[in-house]
Amino acid sequence: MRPRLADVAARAGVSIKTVSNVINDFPHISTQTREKVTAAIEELGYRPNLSARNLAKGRTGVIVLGVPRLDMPYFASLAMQLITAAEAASWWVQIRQTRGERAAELELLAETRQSRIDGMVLSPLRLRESDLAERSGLPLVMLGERRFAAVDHVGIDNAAAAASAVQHLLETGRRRIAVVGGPGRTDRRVVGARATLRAHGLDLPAALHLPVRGVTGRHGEEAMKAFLGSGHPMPEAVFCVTDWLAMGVIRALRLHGFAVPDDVAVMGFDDIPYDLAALPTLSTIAPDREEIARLAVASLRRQEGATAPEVQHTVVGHRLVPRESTAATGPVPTTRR
Amino acid sequence: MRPRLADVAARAGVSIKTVSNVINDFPHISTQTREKVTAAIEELGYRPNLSARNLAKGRTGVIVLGVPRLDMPYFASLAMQLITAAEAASWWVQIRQTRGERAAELELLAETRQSRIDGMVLSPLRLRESDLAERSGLPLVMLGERRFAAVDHVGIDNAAAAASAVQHLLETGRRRIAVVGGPGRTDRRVVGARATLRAHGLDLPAALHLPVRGVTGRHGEEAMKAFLGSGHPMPEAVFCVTDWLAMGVIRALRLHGFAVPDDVAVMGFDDIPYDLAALPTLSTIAPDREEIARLAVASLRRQEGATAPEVQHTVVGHRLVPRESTAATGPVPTTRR
DNA sequence: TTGAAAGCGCTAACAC
DNA sequence: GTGTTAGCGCTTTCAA
Repeated sequence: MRPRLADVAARAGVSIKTVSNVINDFPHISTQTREKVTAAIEELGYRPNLSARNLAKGRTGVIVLGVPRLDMPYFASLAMQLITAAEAASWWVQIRQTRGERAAELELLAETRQSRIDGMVLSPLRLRESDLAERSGLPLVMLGERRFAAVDHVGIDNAAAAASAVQHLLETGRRRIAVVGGPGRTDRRVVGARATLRAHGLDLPAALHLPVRGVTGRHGEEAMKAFLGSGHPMPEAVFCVTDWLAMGVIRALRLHGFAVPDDVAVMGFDDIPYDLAALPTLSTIAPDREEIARLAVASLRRQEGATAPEVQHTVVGHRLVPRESTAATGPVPTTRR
Repeated sequence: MRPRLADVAARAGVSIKTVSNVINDFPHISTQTREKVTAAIEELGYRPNLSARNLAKGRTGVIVLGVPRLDMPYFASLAMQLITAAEAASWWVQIRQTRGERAAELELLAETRQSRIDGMVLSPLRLRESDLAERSGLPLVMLGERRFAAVDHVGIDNAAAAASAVQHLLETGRRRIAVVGGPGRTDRRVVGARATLRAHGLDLPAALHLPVRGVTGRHGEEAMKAFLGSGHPMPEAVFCVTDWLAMGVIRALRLHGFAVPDDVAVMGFDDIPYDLAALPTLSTIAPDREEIARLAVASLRRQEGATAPEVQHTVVGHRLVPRESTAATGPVPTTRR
């Protein structure tokens, strides 16, 4: 059978409590005892039983990660990073999908009350500040674009990231720039884009702001199709608030005979792996997901400890990744017909 | 505090054991008592404490799902389905990534010995039959293309699915068909494709079998590029053993001036959400992932109960999903230049 | 600084 | 059919 605390204690010639003290890094243990104990642990290959520990401590050992969809590679890789970060805190991660639906997000928030979990990391799309009344004292941290006054938050500076995306488009020679995104979780990105245009003496006319009701390829394609049918003069570049949107936008553009990036440059946001298999490969913004995951777990631990923890909003880094879709002169050939 | 078993028992006026019996669906309980108990459970909102239960039962309450990469939407949605299916058996799913590396897969197999988990669902790419010596008696079920004699397996009939894909290409008028995939996990798909060609009096000449060392867009693009540089006469269609490969193949084709599907039809395998944002949208094979997940969990439960469970290999269904990339006459326009 | 012992909430013999 | 009770392996007062 697996060795237990008692086995380690016997081997080290100390009491159970002493072993427990060593394992939990309690102060006031003589270096000598500590060494004896760690040696015994090593020799026996002892690993604590999490069920027993959690039972004794009154925690469940599980945190929930709520994301819109796991089959969006952005959230998938975020999930993996979170699983890794949570492991260090002896937490299993239960992944839940909200499909971006408000009802599902509220439901998760409500589950906060039944004490079946130790904490929650939530990436909401439709939650409002007032919904947080639903919340209990359970450790909670939000990801994503929206910040809530009363809840910890970890995320990139979306406005700044969008700004650098638009900046990149400007630097590659585009002036007339359309934005696909918002309203919704993508607001900050639209705001950042608009601000940058304005800072350069440009504008985001209503005709060039293409709102979407979702962030998938279909939504991007429909938005761009609607624009193309509107008869407005073409933009030289399109900034999309997600890569998936951008794929749909490119599809619509090409179906209407426009070359990307030669006729229209397209910029995405998220850095998903398929960007590299697309034609053209997609220029994008890459958030530092590992850091986001690390800090989210850190937030939960902090809240777990304190009774009335201070609310913290943390900003993590991002990177601009220029690829073919915004190249100054596109390598994309005509299709032979 | 959360109600405990004892609270329910008191409320129902019975003993703890009786409540436990009801909860665990033991036989021989009078309908009357059962009703009293369920009522009490309802009123108190009782939910069993999993840590306590697992501790008492000697299980950990956790199973591992090992997949190559979670940011491949195929595995992401499989993971979600598995999480749902596992929940019904009171299991948390710990997702682990192997990146398709043999070392990582062996490591997971080895973890089977430390009894930190109750079971494992593994989707291996590089494991060999002989590696299974590493395995302990822990419940284990394999997914994916490869079947192992001594281990439960759940999956679609890859050869048959590949056959129907090739059949579809033949029915849409293509005769000269290339196959991108193998060696490796994709072998069965190549086998199925080859068999179907042969059944139609056709052949898969060596020049038209493009092997790959991975299943990503990059691999597909490189394989197709190499072919295009070889000077061999062009195929009328390409069957790729994954959608991601297909995206890369399409990229290479178009970079060389070929139109899809008008010059060359392309067929994928997996049914990932990005297929719909691609241009052209990708025809593919959609495995029944929900069924795969359900049966994988069922297999673990079966093994958990029995001492020497019979090995079961189970086949689940798949669907052919024809889209633009194999349309008889493609709707893809030329790019305006 | 270390030890003894009482739970944490549930399951499973074993008796009734 | 139903009740009693001894653990499951760990944490944590409270003494020593």
